[in-house]
Amino acid sequence: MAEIQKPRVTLLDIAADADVSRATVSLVIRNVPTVAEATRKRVLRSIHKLGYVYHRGAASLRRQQSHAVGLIISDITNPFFAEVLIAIDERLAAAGIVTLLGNTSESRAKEERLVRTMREFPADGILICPSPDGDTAKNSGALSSWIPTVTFARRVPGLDYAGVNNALGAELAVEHLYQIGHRRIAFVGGNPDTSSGRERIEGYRKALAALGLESDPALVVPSAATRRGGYDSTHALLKLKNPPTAACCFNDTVAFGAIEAIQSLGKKPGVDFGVIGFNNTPEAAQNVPGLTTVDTTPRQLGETAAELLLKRIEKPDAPVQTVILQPRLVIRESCGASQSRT
Amino acid sequence: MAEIQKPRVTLLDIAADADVSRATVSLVIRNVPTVAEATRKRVLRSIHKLGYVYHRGAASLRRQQSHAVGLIISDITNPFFAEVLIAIDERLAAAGIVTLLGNTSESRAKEERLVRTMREFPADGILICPSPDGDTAKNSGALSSWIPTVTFARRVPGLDYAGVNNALGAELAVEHLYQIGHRRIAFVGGNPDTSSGRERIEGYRKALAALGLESDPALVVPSAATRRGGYDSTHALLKLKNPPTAACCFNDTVAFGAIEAIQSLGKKPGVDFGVIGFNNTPEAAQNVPGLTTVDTTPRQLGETAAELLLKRIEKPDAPVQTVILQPRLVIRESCGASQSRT
DNA sequence: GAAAATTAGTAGATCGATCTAATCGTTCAC
DNA sequence: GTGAACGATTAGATCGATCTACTAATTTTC
Repeated sequence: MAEIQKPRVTLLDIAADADVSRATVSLVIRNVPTVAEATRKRVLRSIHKLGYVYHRGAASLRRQQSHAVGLIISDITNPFFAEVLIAIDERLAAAGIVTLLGNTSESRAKEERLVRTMREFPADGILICPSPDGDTAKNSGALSSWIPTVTFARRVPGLDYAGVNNALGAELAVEHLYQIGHRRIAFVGGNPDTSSGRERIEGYRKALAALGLESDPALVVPSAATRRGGYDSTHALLKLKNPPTAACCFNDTVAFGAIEAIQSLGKKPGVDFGVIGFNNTPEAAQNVPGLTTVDTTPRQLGETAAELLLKRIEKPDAPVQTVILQPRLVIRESCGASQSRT
Repeated sequence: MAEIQKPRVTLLDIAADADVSRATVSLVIRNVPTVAEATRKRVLRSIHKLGYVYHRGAASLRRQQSHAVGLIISDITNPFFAEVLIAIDERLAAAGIVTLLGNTSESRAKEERLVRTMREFPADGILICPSPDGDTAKNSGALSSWIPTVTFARRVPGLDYAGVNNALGAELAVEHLYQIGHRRIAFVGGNPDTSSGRERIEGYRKALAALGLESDPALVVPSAATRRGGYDSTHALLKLKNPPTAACCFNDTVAFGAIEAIQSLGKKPGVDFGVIGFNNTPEAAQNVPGLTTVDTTPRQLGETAAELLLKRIEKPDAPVQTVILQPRLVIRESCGASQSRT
């Protein structure tokens, strides 16, 4: 029984069955209106009868587009990116486009391999959250060999970009902590080799300056954007001679790590120490205590990125486009707003 | 800058530049060893010089395989599936295969659309975590129209399957709770319309029976596999006249919801109420208190599923294959093991 | 009623790589 | 010295859908 191959049903088979030409069948499939109603019905009947399955690959070769785009994400296990991914996928699917997924785990080598694979496919375009710059020249080099490309969440000069006003987000967080009484505020986590890390730290510093607070370098502790990273950094901060009373965290995951660190020392987050996260992932609302965080609207970000790419594919030579979404602060319990308002 | 379109560099261009035929260039690209060393070098030089990019689409059409497989997941934001996805992606990438990702959000309609899209692509095979059965006939119908298919995490009769011994996992959890003193044990969360939900509840019941405990239907509370679901169900359980003292949860996410519910009532998880999760996602170890959970080895599951698919693609007519991984219990603080050992 | 316009359908080339079968020099065996 | 064997290369068909240019039949126009 190991021999009954399924020979694919092609337009030719349909054509033979319906007694028309390949071309006519193709017209029917693409809903071109010049086909007579009777013919159309006959062809549709044959298609159904023979169990025909459209072959995108063949069609892609002939038209010069695949209706597939590559989506390259630096860390899918990060709930923020998971949200972005869903939004992108939905928006593209609505445009009849298939998503080729790739996960780099923050590895430049994997990123390069993925970009190559997707160009080979060939994808009509690429959506990418670039790995940390390190060597920026190399980075843009790998990306720019031309195929429509949109970056999101992290920026690479010269490419379309969908992002969030990170500096403003950090400012909002710092200002809020100031308002509820904090004067020594730390910044925990994040990678200064990514634009998002740089921009958030910059916003943090700017806000401190605007409020007339001293900017103590010891209070800025970058780390991996993980729970572990947030935990370790916060532990270190709390052991300083002159420890901070609150922290802005690079993202929610780091903030959860910070909260654990606080709890592990027998202190209460929001009471003994204020914590603010970044992104407003679903866990932020569900956690106990609820996490005060900067909402960076991941769904909107994904949708925006997808739309930028569709535009770029349509007009490859349009000038570089950038969309910056405005974040807003979502106040819950972890910052201590309720306590300090007395 | 708005210069003319980039006409793709093809084998023909390389052939002309290196003064050989298309066929020879193809041989060089595929590393076929019959090409003379001098010729190979000349061709490689031209390839590099003209910036040639391999066109998988064209190659896929000629050979009859695309080196792409579809991966259909029911909920990417679930960290368990995120882990599985990464493992699958890595294993397939190692085999030179690209992953087409699809997310169904548990919707049967989306699932059907995705399966169709991937068959059209055409993908060489499909990896799928099927949406809840509801109408099983329809389900297998949509999937079986032939293309190599492997299911994982949830089972559909007649298809290859990579899964975990869910019943055993639940038994381990119940037995452990029994050993540390619990006698009224609940089961929280999970969808009885999925094989994983059914099997876990079945294991739970079996363990109760084996231990001579009464099986109270009021203590089995299915719910969405979300934090919210776990939270609500646990709240309801704790308000019973004769409440349970511990709960097996469908997965870690549900367990976190349960823990919140306990805390929100001023009780301490692991002290006043025992909680055990399922899957051992990274958060389980990082949470405070640490979550006791049944480790279902998501990475191994993904790897296994990928391997089953590779085998199935190689031998489409082989008998249906099933791999069941063995789970093990990871004891942390949330079940109260440390307290009760006195 | 003849020319022009419209409608319905088709033949054949084409997208870019791969595969089959063949060609042409050389070298080897006897 | 002749035929077989071998190594390197290639022409041409092919995968399945689409596009261009064309035909044939019918309808409209003056």
